[in-house]
Amino acid sequence: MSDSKSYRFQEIEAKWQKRWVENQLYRVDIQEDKPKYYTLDMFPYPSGSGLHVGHPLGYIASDIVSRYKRLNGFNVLHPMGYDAFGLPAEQYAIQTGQHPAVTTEANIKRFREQLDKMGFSYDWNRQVKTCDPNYYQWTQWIFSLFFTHWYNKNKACAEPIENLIAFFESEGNQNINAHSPYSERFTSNDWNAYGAEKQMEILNHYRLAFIDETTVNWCAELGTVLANEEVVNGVSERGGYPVIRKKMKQWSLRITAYADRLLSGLDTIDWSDSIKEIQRNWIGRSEGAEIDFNVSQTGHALRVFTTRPDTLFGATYMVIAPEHELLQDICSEEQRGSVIAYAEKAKNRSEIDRMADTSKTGVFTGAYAINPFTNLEIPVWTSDYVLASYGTGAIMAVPAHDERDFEFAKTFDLPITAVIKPENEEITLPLTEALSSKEGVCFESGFLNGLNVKDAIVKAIQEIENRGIGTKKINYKLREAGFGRQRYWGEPFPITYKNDQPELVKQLPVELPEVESYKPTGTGESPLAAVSEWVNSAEGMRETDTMPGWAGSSWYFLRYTDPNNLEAFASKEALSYWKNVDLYVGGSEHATGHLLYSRFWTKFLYDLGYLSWDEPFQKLVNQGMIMGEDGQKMSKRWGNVVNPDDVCEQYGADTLRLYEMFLGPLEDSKPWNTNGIEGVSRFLGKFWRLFYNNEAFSVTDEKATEEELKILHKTIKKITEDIPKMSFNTSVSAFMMCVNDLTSLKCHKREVLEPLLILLAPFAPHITEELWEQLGRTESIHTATWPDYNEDYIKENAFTYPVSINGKMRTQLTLPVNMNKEDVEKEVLANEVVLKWTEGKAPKKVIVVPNRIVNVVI
RNA sequence: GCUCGGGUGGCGGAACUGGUAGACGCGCAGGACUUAAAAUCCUGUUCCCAUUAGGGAGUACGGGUUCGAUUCCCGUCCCGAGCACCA
Repeated sequence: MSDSKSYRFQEIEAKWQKRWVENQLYRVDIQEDKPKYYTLDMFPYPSGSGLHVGHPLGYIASDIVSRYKRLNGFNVLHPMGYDAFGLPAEQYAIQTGQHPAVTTEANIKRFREQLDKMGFSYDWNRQVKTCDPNYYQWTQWIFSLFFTHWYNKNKACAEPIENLIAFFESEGNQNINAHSPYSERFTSNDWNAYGAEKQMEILNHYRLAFIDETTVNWCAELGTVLANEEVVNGVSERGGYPVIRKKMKQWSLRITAYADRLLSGLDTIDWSDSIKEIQRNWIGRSEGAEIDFNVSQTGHALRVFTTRPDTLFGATYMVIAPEHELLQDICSEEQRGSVIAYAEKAKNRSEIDRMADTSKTGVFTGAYAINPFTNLEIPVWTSDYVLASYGTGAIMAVPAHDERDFEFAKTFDLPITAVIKPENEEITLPLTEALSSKEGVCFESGFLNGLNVKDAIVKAIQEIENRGIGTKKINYKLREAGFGRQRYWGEPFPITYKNDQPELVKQLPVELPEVESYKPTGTGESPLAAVSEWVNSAEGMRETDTMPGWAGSSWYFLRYTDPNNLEAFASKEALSYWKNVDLYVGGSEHATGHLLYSRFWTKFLYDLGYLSWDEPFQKLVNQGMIMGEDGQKMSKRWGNVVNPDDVCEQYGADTLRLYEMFLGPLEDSKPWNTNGIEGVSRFLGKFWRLFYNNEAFSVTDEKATEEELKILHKTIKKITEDIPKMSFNTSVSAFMMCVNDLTSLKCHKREVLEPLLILLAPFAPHITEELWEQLGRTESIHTATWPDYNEDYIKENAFTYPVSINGKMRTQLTLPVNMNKEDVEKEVLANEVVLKWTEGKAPKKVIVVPNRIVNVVI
């Protein structure tokens, strides 16, 4: 807008966007003689509504870093693509009958047009689309690897299933330390005597991709199961539909094998504390013990998990989950009726209900177990406050030292025995609340008496192990990752079934067939099940589930290194040159989904020797949200969406880029303010006028003054320090100050302006390229060399001291920088303002911090 | 409830390792140029008192350490994010 006579941003931006494509300026290839840098944006899901100004925030930031790194001699990989499989396109297909591939392609086209207008330095030759068979055949291939590997805990590494089979043939499973829920023991003779079917069934419990009858989050409205992180507060993340728990045959990935490494790896990567914390909580590691309690007169033992074996003397009852497999076996005849009724009720209780209502319900099973430390009989109850899916599905209840147990004991009038008290303090009985603190000492606890909690835990576990009634145990909240969706628009599994046993399809890709209807069947089968000629293929009967949305995004960063490779997911050369992502920019909402799964897949591929690193994203930055002008989230619903196309049209891409960066720190959420953009727009106009006086190019070859060089070099220093910190808002102010100063000095000198152009080039690539050309440069500014700053130009020879009286600034005094403390003090005390305050009296104290401050205490 | 962030003018936000609080921009007020407008430029702008000079208060609130605290420590309140019967 500003000075449109001369700075015609629309012309300039279109001209350079076209020329950069023609010259393939952003194309990158392996250059062994140059250091690499890999900058990545979270690739978008191409939705029907296009981009709003919030989306490019992170893209602009990573583009600035990419350009900065290039100017500093790095070979920068900075790709973009599309996470193109997923529910919205399919929901749209159901409504309109249009093929998801068609609408997805149209959306991609629109996204691309929007992205192109903002002047990003993506190498579009490397674009990936997860719904492209050339891409998803490798997603299927990686799945095949999961299927054909197991996890060797001794080596903390995935290994081929053939190794495991060989082991079973020679030794059975007695000495194998695999990550597997399979608890039965067999010898080599047993194994060799098993039929092929039985063998396959056993192997299924060891494979890292396995099929199993599991409890899933079933969303009837969406007609599919959902992963744990796709369910929020008991309803589906997409659409907010109710989700119930249902048993279903289901593909899963054995992510729990990697729980420990996913946890410890967090210490080696540069991510925000909040994201690391979210992942730590999600993995949920807790140390404790598993202990067996014998159930009187049944011959059964109940195994519990506890983190507080030190409180075992206070375990006055037990609770097992309503879904616990021994429930029916241990319950007494008198209680059977009410136990079954309760279990049935609990089963049908929805997740929302369960979460909304935390009051305690339950039923006595009629069974008694023996507390192994007190040898007392304690009642066994069943209640839904004990989760079947965590630990062993059974607990020893210590009401005195656990809030939930306390509440339950109060509700059903069960005994409460305190065994831990705060050190050097007495407690009053009966307790009015649970003492759940991990501080304190044991009492009434036999051999544990007098020990503090920490030592008592160690000693209790020792005793438990000595008596052979349990072991030390580490438990995780992390569940296996459900990997099947009963939907159309996803990767088909490379799986067929023979006698109900899954087999791999060798010929990839297994392509998605055409279907009549995209509607979920509602029976729990995907729309693919209706395509009988596809299901009953020559290769066998196909799996009709498809993979979840996160399958393709779990490894896309690897494909960018070599996107068109037909022989491999990426070549060894490409992977060993580009390695992992140096800087990953994206939203924090993927903390427990994409970011965790990508780490998991990377570690797995590392185990198999395909990668030489085991963390995909070395540094992660989460950009904040840009809100609407009304402070609400930007969405169609509120009618507050600002479209980047419109901003580019009105102010230009360079202004948009600068303004988004100027808005505030990258990580913060902040509202869009249309007025604010004028300031940045004016700045670029002012910048332009350093080069142009109306239509006349007015740059001179005059020698720069000391003052001008000082301004320039201060700016070089500031920008060079800010970009690696990603402090772009302060960079933009530094540019503004620099341009204001140069304007006041009427400086139009090439010696100053040329380096300044390079500094601004990562932020505003078009205007700088245009002016660079006007300066007579024939090579692109984006291939120039970043300027160094010279301390000599920045050095001051005088410093203006703020002079404080009792810590409050009263006057200023300019003195030479090399003046010693004593002389500074003398000068200050002779100052008339200071004399006024001291009233002739000697000050109590004078603090002189050279070239900082003077404080006079009176 | 627990964990992690955060609270600075009318607004977005700056402030190195404890050293001039409010940079830069928006907005607002006044002015210059112009027949007029746009564009551009200049001046002022934390609040209160004062014509000025100047003074007082001030970084959510209350205390503390220090010559000096937005910054460090303790307590309280509020906002945001995450977790939420995980034994």
